[in-house]
Amino acid sequence: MSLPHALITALIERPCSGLELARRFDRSIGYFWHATHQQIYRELGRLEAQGWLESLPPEAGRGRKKVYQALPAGRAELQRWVGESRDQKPMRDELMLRLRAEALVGPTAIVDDIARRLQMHRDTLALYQKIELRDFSAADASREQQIQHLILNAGLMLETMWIEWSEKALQVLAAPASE
Amino acid sequence: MSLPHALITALIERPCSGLELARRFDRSIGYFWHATHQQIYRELGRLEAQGWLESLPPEAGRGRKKVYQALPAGRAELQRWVGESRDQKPMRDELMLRLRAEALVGPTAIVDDIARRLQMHRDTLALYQKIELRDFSAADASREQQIQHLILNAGLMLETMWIEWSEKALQVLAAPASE
DNA sequence: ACAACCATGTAAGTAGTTACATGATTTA
DNA sequence: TAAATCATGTAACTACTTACATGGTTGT
Repeated sequence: MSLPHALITALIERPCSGLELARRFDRSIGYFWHATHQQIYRELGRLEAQGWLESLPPEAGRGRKKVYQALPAGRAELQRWVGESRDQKPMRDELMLRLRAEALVGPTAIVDDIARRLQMHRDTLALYQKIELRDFSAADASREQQIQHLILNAGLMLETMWIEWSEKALQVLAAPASE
Repeated sequence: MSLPHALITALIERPCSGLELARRFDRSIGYFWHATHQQIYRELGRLEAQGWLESLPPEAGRGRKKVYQALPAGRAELQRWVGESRDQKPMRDELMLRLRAEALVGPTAIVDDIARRLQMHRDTLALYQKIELRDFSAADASREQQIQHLILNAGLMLETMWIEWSEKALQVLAAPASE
């Protein structure tokens, strides 16, 4: 149950509407927890019903912008949740599955996918580096900033790792089979 | 829809029963695609109904071991699936969410979780290194082996990266706040 | 008044999780 | 013969995805 808490976090950082949240999830928060607008709207409804959020304005139906903000109860719940320790969910990477299958029934055009993925990782890395330069150049950072920098660093390191791996993979798959 | 294809792959590599599959998913394949025995049994039923697998033996009910093997149709479907290119699913990492929340409502005992996670990554890395030494020492590897080595390498690099990150995170979180 | 876009939602389906039930085989 | 373990499954639930529907606002 991470999405509700991701939403409360986002709304404490800055109150906004569902669609704006969806957009913010395509950036910062979404780099580590993706969500679609359908999920977000549904969850916002639940969270409001539970008394963890409130929607400020015009009380109207469809098509009317509703800005949400976190309530003290939501903040308390977030605090409880952060303190709780949980095992990490096992990762799932479809490309690795496909590679393993390719080893059996290949060769196929999977190199193209890896090349495409390499390009995506390069783009993402460039984006993260831009963000780092923009937001985390100051030497005297607050605890909050240091933690956010840490999160960005995980992203930087992950992308770098995948770039390195993809380049290696392309080498191996391009080489003539020695068998 | 990755689980069915992960199962077909595993059964081409070596026919076996549902429970054995569940155990194999705690090792090799499971490192990149986790599945519980409930999921596996359900999926095996579907795949058999579809004509992609067959169960060999004793036609009996509950409690009787059923060994599955892939049929040509299953192999063909796997080939089709491997050739299909798909975007990768966005990643989800709860710890990063919790960190971001911690920056707002903390400090909490999240360092303990990171320390625990660091230990797990170290253990996993050690395991992967053992596997590499055992299975991939030979210089003259077949294409299949090279690809499997590539997959293991992703695991090795990933664990190394997370160890490095966790160590850095512990430093940052242990340091006195400068704000 | 109509197109484009902003914004909120519904519905149906798939995948994954958690808890429990039941039969068969081994072994103390 | 009772306990432990191997093995297959059911049921209920939660989370996520995909496709579509509807209302509101702004610009031409």
